Amino acid sequence: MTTELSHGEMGANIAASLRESILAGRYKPGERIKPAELTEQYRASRIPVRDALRLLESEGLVTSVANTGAWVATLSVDDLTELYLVREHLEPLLLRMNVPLMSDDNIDELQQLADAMELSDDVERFLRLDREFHLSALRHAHTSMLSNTVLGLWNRTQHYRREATRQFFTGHDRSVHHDHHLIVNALRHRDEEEAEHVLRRHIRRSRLELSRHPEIFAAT
Amino acid sequence: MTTELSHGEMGANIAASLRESILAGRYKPGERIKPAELTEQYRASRIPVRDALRLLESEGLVTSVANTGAWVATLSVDDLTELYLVREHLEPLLLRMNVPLMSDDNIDELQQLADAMELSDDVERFLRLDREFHLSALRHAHTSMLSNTVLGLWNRTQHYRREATRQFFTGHDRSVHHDHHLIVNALRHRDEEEAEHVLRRHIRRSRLELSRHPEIFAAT
DNA sequence: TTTGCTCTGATTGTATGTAATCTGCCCTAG
DNA sequence: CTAGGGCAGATTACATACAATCAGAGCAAA
Repeated sequence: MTTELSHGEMGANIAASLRESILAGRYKPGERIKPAELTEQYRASRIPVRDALRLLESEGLVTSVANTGAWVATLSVDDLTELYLVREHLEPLLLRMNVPLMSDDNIDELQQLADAMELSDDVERFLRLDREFHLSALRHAHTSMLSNTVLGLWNRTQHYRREATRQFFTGHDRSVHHDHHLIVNALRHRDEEEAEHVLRRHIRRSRLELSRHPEIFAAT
Repeated sequence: MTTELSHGEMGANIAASLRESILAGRYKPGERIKPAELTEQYRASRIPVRDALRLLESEGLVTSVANTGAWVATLSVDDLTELYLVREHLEPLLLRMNVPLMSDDNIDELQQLADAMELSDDVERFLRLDREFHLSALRHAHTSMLSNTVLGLWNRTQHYRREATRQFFTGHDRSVHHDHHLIVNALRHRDEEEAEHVLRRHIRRSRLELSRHPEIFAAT
């Protein structure tokens, strides 16, 4: 569905579309992005496409080299664990700030997401629910910069989370779901301390798990 | 001094120069940036200038509105305290990662910076030394993302740190220097825990101080 | 006097053309 | 057969031209 666009947001729209494609996995890390394809796909000139690529580059989703080209960004093991380390220190803080701002209905929705996740046996569905669970618990505080930073961390690590989920989905690790329910319970009791703590350990566990499994990067 | 530039870094160079001007205070928050001036100043066309502005926008130093113009970014009290809150959680972590990588010479240099800062009675000199002290304690770990994030936090808050220093420089608050020496001592003993903790409290005190003095924003 | 509209000048977004740079292949020398 | 240099093709950075949008001045009506 193409909506009417006003002058000046064509670059942003191309970026949004490309971002969505990258996050959905239709573009994979290391894959080359050809501006020519985008210009004809969006019926735009090279300049909005260029703007879009530079925007995504600033978000860390694209890497470009002068006079050479642009690729979907790749992460090394060290990069990935570094991003998780930052997440581990920022996201629990943001969650804490959200606790007093969430309604009971918001918490009910989180509960439903956690339940649905537990029953899900499809990787993509699990990923979507997991992302929705975490991000919707963070969007109530109007902290533009902290929120954007955390969102960026999620986006940059999205592909590797997908890969890890694919490889370990069969392993019946219940701790993830356990954490989610612990978080929901903490939210119900408005226990900021507990929510922050559980989320920090939750992310920390993911980080250690990832650093223990470098084979996730084999697909590169 | 103009060095020979290769094709493809003109935008980055304009951005670097503009960034330096903003950090030095030659551009003030809210001040309009006129692309026409930059094009003739750098003998470049509008496109590299545009690239530079978009790059600085992604760093949070510039705010631009479509079809309207670009200004040096301004921060509200809430924005500023939010940035300090993030700094408070990331910078001590980064410092900790640096501790085992610093040489005795590095620590000596920090000691000299702390001493010089204590004797300095000029605002600009103090600012330069303070920035140098903190950033040079962080540049040993090759953590591209975390380092860049922290550097960005310093840059975005630079002007308000200058303003706060101007207004409170006479107040003989020794705690800042005390913290710096505590940090140097912790580094000498390779006490990561202590270094991290002192820096966290150091930033936290600055944050609370700023939130208590909204008059810093009067000059806007 | 104040409020609202219109129009104009200025400024930016977009399109196209030109020049510089890089990658990969091919050829040659060892 | 291998390694190094150079050439060609492709791709991007930069310059210029044009179209769309916005802000403010000026005027008219209440």
